[in-house]
Amino acid sequence: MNKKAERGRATREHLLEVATGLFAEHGYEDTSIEAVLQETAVSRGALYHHFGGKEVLFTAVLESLERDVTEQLIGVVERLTDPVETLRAGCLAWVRLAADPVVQRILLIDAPSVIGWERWRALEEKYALGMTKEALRLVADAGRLPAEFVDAFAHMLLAALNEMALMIARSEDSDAAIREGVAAVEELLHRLVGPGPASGAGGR
Amino acid sequence: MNKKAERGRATREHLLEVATGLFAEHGYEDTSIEAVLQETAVSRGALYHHFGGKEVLFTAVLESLERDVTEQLIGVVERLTDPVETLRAGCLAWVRLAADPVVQRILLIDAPSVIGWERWRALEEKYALGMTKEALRLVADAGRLPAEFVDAFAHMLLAALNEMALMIARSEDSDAAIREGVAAVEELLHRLVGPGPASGAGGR
DNA sequence: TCTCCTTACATACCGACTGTCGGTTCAAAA
DNA sequence: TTTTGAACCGACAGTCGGTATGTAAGGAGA
Repeated sequence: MNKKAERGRATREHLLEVATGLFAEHGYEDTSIEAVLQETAVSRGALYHHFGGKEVLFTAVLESLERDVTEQLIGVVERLTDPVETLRAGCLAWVRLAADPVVQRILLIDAPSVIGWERWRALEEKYALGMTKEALRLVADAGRLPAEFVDAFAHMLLAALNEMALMIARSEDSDAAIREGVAAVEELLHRLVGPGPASGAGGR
Repeated sequence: MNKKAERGRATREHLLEVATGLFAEHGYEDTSIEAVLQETAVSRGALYHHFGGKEVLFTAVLESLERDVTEQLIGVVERLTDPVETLRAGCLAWVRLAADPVVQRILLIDAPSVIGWERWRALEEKYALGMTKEALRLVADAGRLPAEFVDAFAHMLLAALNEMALMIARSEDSDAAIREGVAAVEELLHRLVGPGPASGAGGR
């Protein structure tokens, strides 16, 4: 079982890749399985062999995206030690990653309505939301936030960041938008959890 | 032109009512025009006479919902004078209104993916987002927030409130969830724009 | 009152799409 | 060599959104 298994894996990944592109470009509703079949030159039977249906295919695309993004975020954050600085860096990195139209359309716009808000939330818990909670927990341990607010603040903060990413991506002058967006996020964080590392006045 | 016009208006409103219920219960995708026709006992031709198609019907439902909600919000806020207090009251009222599953599914979850984020944003600008901006503008005039952050903060704040509403509605113990949610929103506002009316220490 | 136009509604039908099902192929295990 | 089962194939059924064409009836003008 190697040649066949390998072939199967390749088909599966090819489907995922193409589907990601189509879902990102046209949205879930306006992307037909037919189009995926045509662009991949894979047969109907093959697709339904690997993925139980359109929604399952979308979910697979979604999870693969989440994994990619999380990997990159970990790379940004892993060497930082100060909780507030970690939070700041993570938030800014996330806003930049979420500016990608693929991430936006699939992960932020379509996902909640396609797989349902609850399942989307459960997925996010494993990725971006989970990281935000961890970061805020450390900030709370540092005395910057009462522990009972960690959960709710993580949700609200992440929602705010997602919204900023959508705003930035939609603006016409993207350079200015990024500058203003980053400034707004930094101001928000400053007001939420105070200035950066205890030492520097740094912040804004 | 009275009997006919009245009959048409009635058909239209009946369609809107039933469609609102079905969209809220099953979501846009899993609500078929067929089902709307069956439940209203209206003919295909009649529906397509009043609404250009499924998406147009959804948009009409959406706009009617937005108007309802905005009307209620105005009622809460109109007699208040202090900017921070107005913001606080408006935010809390919105969170409570947005706890309605109909509002959630149609307005918060499905709308962006069905009519597109841009158009959804433009609609919100006329309603909730517009009100938030106005409130924050006044807060800025009172010296609690630099004017350049009004726009971005309005977006982020509204997104955070929406998320809280979704969280609250999904929790099992809704009494506790509302208490915790409201507390979190109040803490958030306190950190964003400071304590309430200059006079009282009031706040939290 | 008769005619004509417009609005509201009715129905048959089309094309597109999703998902199913009975097959076939072929690498690898037995 | 035989058997097995994963990977794949493609015809088909059923549903759905949307259209085309037709009809009934209220109201305006002669």
